[in-house]
Order: sequence, then structure tokens, then C-alpha cells
Amino acid sequence: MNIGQAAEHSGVSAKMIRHYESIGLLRPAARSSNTYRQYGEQDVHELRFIGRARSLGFSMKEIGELLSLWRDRERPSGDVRQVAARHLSDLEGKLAEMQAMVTTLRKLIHACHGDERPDCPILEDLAGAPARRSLS
Amino acid sequence: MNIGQAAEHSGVSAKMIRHYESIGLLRPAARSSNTYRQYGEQDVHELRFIGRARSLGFSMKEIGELLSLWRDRERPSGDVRQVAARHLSDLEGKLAEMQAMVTTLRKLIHACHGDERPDCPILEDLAGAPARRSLS
DNA sequence: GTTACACCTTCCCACGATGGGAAGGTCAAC
DNA sequence: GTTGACCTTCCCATCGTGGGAAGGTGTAAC
Repeated sequence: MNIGQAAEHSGVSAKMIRHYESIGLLRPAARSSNTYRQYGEQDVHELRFIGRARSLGFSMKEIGELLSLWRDRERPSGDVRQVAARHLSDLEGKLAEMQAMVTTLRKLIHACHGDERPDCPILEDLAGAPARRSLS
Repeated sequence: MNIGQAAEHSGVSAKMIRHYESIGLLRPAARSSNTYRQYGEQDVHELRFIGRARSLGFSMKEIGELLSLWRDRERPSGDVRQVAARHLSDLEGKLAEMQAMVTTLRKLIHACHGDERPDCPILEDLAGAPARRSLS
């Protein structure tokens, strides 16, 4: 199967498949005589794996680790868990950061009457509140 | 005051100050005879404004809008509010996405015993579950 | 003075993940 | 044999930030 089919079956764009190969995430695909990349069921399976891992926010580097763990039938599940746990705590950190932003923004937007008058607590906050503003 | 001082007083790195100028977010700084950029209190004020807006996750483009609204004493607060509200809803979307990831990851990690045995629900999920896996 | 050091300047490159698009080769069907 | 859909590689853009080179400047100590 050519790259277009592989893309269609895996949900990963042809562009990205080539990219993943170029950064060493995937082993170089076999080529047919016309230099077209050739893919089989197992390749599509790997591509789907990558797609799902991406949808959980894993980085390319982490996916590389997960892929090699996946390929190794003897891996200790603890190794996998460790990769996932590290990623989870990254995510939780970012999540908390974003939640703080959202909370602050909601307050500011709520406080702004949002009409044609010029006074605006949003700008006042950005312009002035000392250091870690709005956490109050 | 030179760029280093401005950076120190504003919390925005010198590198970033130059960058903001180069993309037109800031007006070109005055130069002293030695070609060094010169900054005053108002500039530091603007830099802090930018830093605070960044810490609320506003994009450079949005910050440009906010800055020009801030500079205009007659702006309707509704304009500001609209920029903030759009950003908030972007954030809320990403937040929900990340929350879904976190929820799924927590479940998977919880299900993985994480020892030396090779069987691992995390990899099984990535490898197999149909389409929108793990939302169950 | 001159040497050393801290600062400034511009310019280019890198990240991470993705996409756009050009320029060119290949294959199928009609 | 031409058209159109596919494939190839290569470069560029995004967004915000930082690293670092190569070179100019300012200041302070010797």
C-alpha cells in the first residue's frame, strides 16, 4: 500500500508519516521500484499507535520511547507506566496553569461592563496590579 | 535606561524586548548616540503589560490589540472585553481537551500495575482500542 | 593606556508539530 | 499519449523563546 492509503487507514497524514520517518520515529519504509514508500498492516498499526499517543498529548520523544517499549514484548510494564506518569504530571502542571488563567480571565471579564464606556478592569489589571495580580 | 535595565525592571528578557520591537508590537525604541536602545518608565510599563498579558496566555496578536486599546483612552470597554472573551473561550476549549487527556491517562496509569511484568493496559490502549478509545 | 569585563548591536539557528506549496517523477485510465 | 491523481524531495511558515556568534562600546582597575 502507498503512503496515501496508509494515511487514510491510519488517520495520520502522508506529510506526517514522512516526517516521522525523517526524525527516526519510524523505521524507513520499504520502497517499491518506483521509489514509492510501501506500507503493510503492521505499519498502519504503528501509525495508529502514534496517532492515539498524540491525541493523549505525548511528545514525539515520548512516543519514540513508547513505541520501542511496545515493540519489546518483554518490557516491564513499570517502564511504560513511568513514561506515562511523567507525561501526566507535565499535563497536570499545564492544566493547573491554564485553570488559573481561566479563573482570572473569567473574573476580569465578569467585572468589565463591556459597553462603550472606556473604563475597563481588564486593562487596569494588565496595566497595573502588582506582581502576581488577580490571584486574590 | 539601557535594554538590560528595562529587562530587569519589567521581567521581560532583553531578547524578547528586541523581538517584540521587531514584530511591531512595540514602537522602535529611541537610540542613544552609541546605538543603544533607550527606555523610560512608560516603556517599562508597557513591557510589564505585555508580560502580564502573556502570563494570561494572550497571543502576540491579541496583545497587540490590547496594547493599542490600552493606548487609546477613549476605547469602548466592550472592545477589550471581546478580545478577552475570545481568548477565554479558546482557553476553555484547550482546557477541556487537556482535562480529557488527563482523565484518560489517570485511568490507564491506575490500571497498569507498573512492575516487571510485561502486560500493560497503557500500551494495549494505545495499540488497540477502537477510534475514540478510553472515553468509556 | 591598556586590559579585562560587562554590556550592547545584528544576524542566524534551534525547538515541536504541523501544514503549504513548488518542481518534478510515475501510474492509471481513457 | 494526454490527463489527473498520486508519489518524490526540498524549502518555508507558524508561535514564542532562547542560544550563540561576531563585533562594537563603556567602564573600571591596574
